[in-house]
Amino acid sequence: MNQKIDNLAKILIEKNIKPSYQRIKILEYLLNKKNHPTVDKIFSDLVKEIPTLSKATVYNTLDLFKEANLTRIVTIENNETRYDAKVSSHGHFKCESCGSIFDFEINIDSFLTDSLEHFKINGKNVYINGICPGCLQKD
Amino acid sequence: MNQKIDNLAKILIEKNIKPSYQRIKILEYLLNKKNHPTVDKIFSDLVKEIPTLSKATVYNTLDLFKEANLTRIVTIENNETRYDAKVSSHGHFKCESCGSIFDFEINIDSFLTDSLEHFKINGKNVYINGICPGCLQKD
DNA sequence: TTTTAAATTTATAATGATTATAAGATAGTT
DNA sequence: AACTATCTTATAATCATTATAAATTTAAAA
Ligand SMILES: [Mn+2]
Ligand SMILES: [Mn+2]
Ligand SMILES: [Zn+2]
Ligand SMILES: [Zn+2]
Repeated sequence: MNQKIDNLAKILIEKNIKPSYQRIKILEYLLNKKNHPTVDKIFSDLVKEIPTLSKATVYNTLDLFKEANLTRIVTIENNETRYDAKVSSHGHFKCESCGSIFDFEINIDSFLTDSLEHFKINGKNVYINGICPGCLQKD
Repeated sequence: MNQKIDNLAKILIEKNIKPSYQRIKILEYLLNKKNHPTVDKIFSDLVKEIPTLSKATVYNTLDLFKEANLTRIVTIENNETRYDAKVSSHGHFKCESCGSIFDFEINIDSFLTDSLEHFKINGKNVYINGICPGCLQKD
């Protein structure tokens, strides 16, 4: 398990981020739970383990991770910023009933039309809302 | 031009929304300017014409329009909520340099994979960021 | 090991967008 | 005109995020 922490530390060091205890814990959290947590969720979960944790540290750390491309922001609803340690290209589905967010694979280049041929594309976001299979059955 | 106002009023009446002066002006604004304005932009532009206008009215009206499917929210960055009177399915491109938002057409079903076959889909959002042709030339 | 400096974390205050609430204005009805 | 419901406005409350400065930790220097 120290091995695990060493691996997380390595990931940070490779990105020129000093592997502090808080940063390692936040990265571990994002990589383990693959929910797409808000800052509040991360904080309230981790503060149980790290009683001195400050919400500012969570904000600072996530910002650092974002700059290093270790995490990306999932733009779903424009009031709750969510974070995702899976930075490879994929889409998100949010269930309107239970609030869960699902990843789904997508050939993200296939839908690009000619209309964008003169644009330089840096990032792509696909977000779909609806009802998930579990909630559909409950009706 | 009273004809124009009558047309806007009709649109609202069809959706069971009473066509008040403020509502007509906000709808007119959204339909004419096809920018994807924030509440603040709508308010600061319209208050020149309607000095008594309140920002709360803009919020209330946009909420009403959204429920009636007259407008939709464009989720681009999760700090600025933008509104769009074009409710048909299309994607958005935001230029990181000049901030402009471009519409682009997209066959939004073409990229849906099997992984979502058991999900009920209610809405789709595609958002791309990068540099627009105009800003590319300035380099 | 002590001293020093830099980096990180924390607590707290400030900001800004959105929502909530209640009072005032408007339009339609008896 | 008086009444009623609806809409608009002004204002306060809330909540996420950002900013600031003090406290703590870490690493390097002496
Ligand atoms: Mn994801
Ligand atoms: Mn649009
Ligand atoms: Zn669900
Ligand atoms: Zn541009």
